[in-house]
Amino acid sequence: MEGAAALVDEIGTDAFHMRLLAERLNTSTATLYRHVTGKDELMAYVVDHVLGEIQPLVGDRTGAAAGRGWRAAATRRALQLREVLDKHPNVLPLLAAQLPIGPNALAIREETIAALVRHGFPHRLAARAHTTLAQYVIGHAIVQPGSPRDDEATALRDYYQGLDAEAYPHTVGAAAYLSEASAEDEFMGGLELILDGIEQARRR
Amino acid sequence: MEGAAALVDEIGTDAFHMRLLAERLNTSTATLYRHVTGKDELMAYVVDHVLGEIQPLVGDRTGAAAGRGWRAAATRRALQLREVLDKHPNVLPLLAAQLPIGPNALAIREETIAALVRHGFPHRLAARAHTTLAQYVIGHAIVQPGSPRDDEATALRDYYQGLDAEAYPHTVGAAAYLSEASAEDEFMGGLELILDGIEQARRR
DNA sequence: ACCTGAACACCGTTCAAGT
DNA sequence: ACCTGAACACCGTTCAAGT
Repeated sequence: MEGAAALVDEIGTDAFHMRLLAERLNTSTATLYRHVTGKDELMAYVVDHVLGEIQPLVGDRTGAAAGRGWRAAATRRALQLREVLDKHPNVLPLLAAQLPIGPNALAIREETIAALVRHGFPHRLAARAHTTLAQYVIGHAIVQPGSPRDDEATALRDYYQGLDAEAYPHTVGAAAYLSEASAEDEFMGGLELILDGIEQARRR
Repeated sequence: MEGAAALVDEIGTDAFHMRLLAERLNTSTATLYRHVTGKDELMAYVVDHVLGEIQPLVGDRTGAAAGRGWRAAATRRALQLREVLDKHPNVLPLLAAQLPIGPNALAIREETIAALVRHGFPHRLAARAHTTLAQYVIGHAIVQPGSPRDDEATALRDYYQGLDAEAYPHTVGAAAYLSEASAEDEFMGGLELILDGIEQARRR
């Protein structure tokens, strides 16, 4: 039932419940349980359904021979995931709670690792890089939720800046940069940071 | 109420409920609501209580002058957080769902940023490094849960290895290394990777 | 003032009864 | 075979009534 994904998008995981979904689909809760084993399975499906929006890396002709194209591929993957999370912020809690292992999640993982291996990565580093990048994007989405006009991000900054500057001088000092830098800059900066680390590991 | 933290440790966030806590404390649920506003506040307290176990970086005399001691301090912080999560695996879902902003979380953040600034980091990079490292440790704990003898980690590897090797050749191929490398090696490898990235950013 | 047993509202899941 | 209204079990929260 992809009606579940739409409902989660609309009202979030907390407000979501089976009666509401049944009502939305013009059926009863008991009928839902004939299609899925329970709410957990439904949420796992929602996660995988959202991940299914990520497009394959088909256009990846950015110099596999040059040995640096992996960076473009990894960046593309990270941006794709970020875009999906930005489009479906309400699935974030589901993604953070556990590792997605649905068919779409597996296909993405497989394709990303394959791309890195094609660029000369050993399997082990390729798998690690994929996991680390995914964790970064998800983690970043949690810390800096929503779009630039989102209230939560500014609320967090205000919270940090409202702290006692004597008790937390550096936290307050760093908070000023949170307002200065756009969320996009912050994200790309951290991403480059991780890619640099992968680059070094690859050379060994 | 730190009885809540003990109860979450024992039975996990899903099994935890107010009646159980009330029973444990030989009181009624209504009385609980005289001390906290609700379950959410209680869970936020549990998170901060657990973070309170992290020791200050007092022994950080690893060459602030050399300009490379930041790496030891950052590694220590990451290992401290990892140790706490390993000791309290049941609080993981709470930590992943939202950014902790309790007093202990703030104190740790402040101290870490301060240490990096002392080692020459600009505020902005110091804050970003702290956040990235914390995200990595939490993300890694979700992917590789529990201790080496934990069932979940091996179950995940078995799941990956049991996949159709033709449909997911690289995922299955990489899974073999999951069994080979200990969880500790995997963690340290990814951590070094991120620290290398921070190192490069610092030089600019 | 402080506490509590009992209730209220709600939600995941199941079942006896319909068609 | 497939569906459903109603119930069951449970949990967060509140309240009228005790002391």
